[in-house]
Amino acid sequence: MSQENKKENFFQNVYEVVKLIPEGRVTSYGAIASYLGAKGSARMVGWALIASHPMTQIPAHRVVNRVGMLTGSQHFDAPNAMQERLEQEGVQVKDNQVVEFDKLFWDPGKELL
DNA sequence: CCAGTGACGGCTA
DNA sequence: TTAGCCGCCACTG
Repeated sequence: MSQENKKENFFQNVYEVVKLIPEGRVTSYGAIASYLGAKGSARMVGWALIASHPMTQIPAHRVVNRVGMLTGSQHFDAPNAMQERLEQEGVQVKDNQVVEFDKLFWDPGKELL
């Protein structure tokens, strides 16, 4: 098994988890990273989401940082696409920040376990 | 090959 | 409590 293959596996893992996020719910990069065993490497999760751009099936808009801030909104087609999408699903967003993030937080290592 | 950057997170002052 | 620094890992210049 080459290391390149392992990297691909990690990316696929991220996509699988993100696709499992229920509507109206959100999670953080660190939570996904920890669930995948890449604890501490939340940046890799973010990089995987960037690579998920061509994959519109991936609800990357449901993934935010640990404070619930839509830091990745700038990477979408439009700077407000992420916020619009979240509000469309019932997630209230204020100033690029998820409202009641603590209640809407979805932990893969807890819900999927 | 070396240095800088980035959809982050945790620790220390 | 709030603000700032360092650490992870991969990619670009």
